[in-house]
Amino acid sequence: MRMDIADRVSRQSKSPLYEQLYQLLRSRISAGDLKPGDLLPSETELVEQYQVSRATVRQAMDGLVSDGLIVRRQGQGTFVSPHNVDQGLVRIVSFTEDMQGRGLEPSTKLRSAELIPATEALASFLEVPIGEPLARIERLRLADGEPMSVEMAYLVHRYCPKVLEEDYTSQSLRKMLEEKYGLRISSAQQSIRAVSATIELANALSVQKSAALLSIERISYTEFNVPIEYLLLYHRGDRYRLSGELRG
Amino acid sequence: MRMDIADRVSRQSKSPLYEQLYQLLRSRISAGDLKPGDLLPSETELVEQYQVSRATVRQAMDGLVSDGLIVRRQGQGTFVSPHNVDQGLVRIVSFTEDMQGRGLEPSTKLRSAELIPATEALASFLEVPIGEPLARIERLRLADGEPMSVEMAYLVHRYCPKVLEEDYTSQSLRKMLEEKYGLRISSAQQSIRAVSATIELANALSVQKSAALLSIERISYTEFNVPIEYLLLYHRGDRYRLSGELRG
DNA sequence: TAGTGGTCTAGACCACAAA
DNA sequence: TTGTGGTCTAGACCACTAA
Repeated sequence: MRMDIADRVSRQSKSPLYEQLYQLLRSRISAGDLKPGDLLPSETELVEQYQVSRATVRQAMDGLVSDGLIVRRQGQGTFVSPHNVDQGLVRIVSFTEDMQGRGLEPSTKLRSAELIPATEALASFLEVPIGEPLARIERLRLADGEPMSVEMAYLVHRYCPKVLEEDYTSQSLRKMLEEKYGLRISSAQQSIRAVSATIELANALSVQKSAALLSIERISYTEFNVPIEYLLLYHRGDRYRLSGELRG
Repeated sequence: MRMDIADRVSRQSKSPLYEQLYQLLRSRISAGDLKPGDLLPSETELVEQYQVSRATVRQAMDGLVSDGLIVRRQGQGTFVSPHNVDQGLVRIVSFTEDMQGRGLEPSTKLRSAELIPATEALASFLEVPIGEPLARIERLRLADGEPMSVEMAYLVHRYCPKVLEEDYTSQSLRKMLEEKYGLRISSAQQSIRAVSATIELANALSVQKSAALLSIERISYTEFNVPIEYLLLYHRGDRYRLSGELRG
């Protein structure tokens, strides 16, 4: 599982030291090198190991704490969070990842993929002129063979000109954007609400008309805060739930 | 609106300087002294004004940033967020705070307050024996006079024996638990889904039967990880949305 | 160019938990 | 008592924005 993660930080890199250290520790946790409940090296040890100041170590760990991945205990040390933190409310999680975390087998059916001109609303979300060509990809997501969600993605076509020729059913859209076009999604703004299923959505999801759906609207941004995707998700209310931990 | 908020920090206080400064700035924002879009004093100015180091100022502001209350812009300054950014997905936010953040006027109607024995499910959530007496408080929450949410709180009665004699319409339940019983909620586990309104909920919320509602189930814990409250929230799908930022 | 936030350092002392 | 994280300081230099 461990990839080519160098176990050091570089002062020549364009990304800050604390960010490098954050990513490094994050990798060690997600790779299983550090397991839930494990004690992390102490701050002093990390200072020595990576040759950075304690403030930098703490800044890196702050990120992991706010991700819920680690907890600090004064006098004891810093530990990998004991429970598998459900991160759907804090991190961008792929459908595949999400379903696997729930112990379900994900699959995908393509419903449509086409080029459309940006409406006023879409243009405003994606910060492009009205009429700008957008790739619209609509997919049905299934879990254990049963419909779970309908997903509509709107991408700025100019940034990923051959996106409509790709295969969306077997590979992650996000991974494809990163590998083929160098578009890395680094943050997103989302809004969650409950809506009643339209007839079309009800049919697609195999539920009754007006069944309650959990609707998520999401705008994803690159590291330079350029919006590249507008996503509309409709999850079956009877099957899907979002969980997370709150701070006091 | 400004209460007795001293505009200074004290080194004698038991709470840390950054926490005092955080609360102080938070109050100035929620009191409307600092309005959405306003420029905050620069970090250097705050250093001079409160006689603390820049790191302490930044630590205080870090909290406000992660609350979504302020945004930093390099080269420009730090601004109060354009009030859109609710952060109900990461922090426990009171209904009052929540509505005020949306520019709505909150009010509350008590629907019932009674003592009931814990069912099996409730006992498991609250980690008490089946049959343990629980205080059940059901309230209707309104925004600008219009129904917004129905809230059912189940409290372990043993921890707060006179809770049913209190006034829940004008004061915060959380604040009351803290002040009268020393019960401070420090974390919570919540789960969000979409449901159809039952006839009773539809009547209470002035919506049609089967209207989509955003349902939140939440177990709140003290700093010692003792569950003290099980909360069931039903928000009107047409009026309520949860927003937040995700990391990539 | 002046002022802002972004990053980083090398200390210091404290509170807390475990041995 | 030792080692942990929690708080705080007084600097430094950089990157960015606007005038």
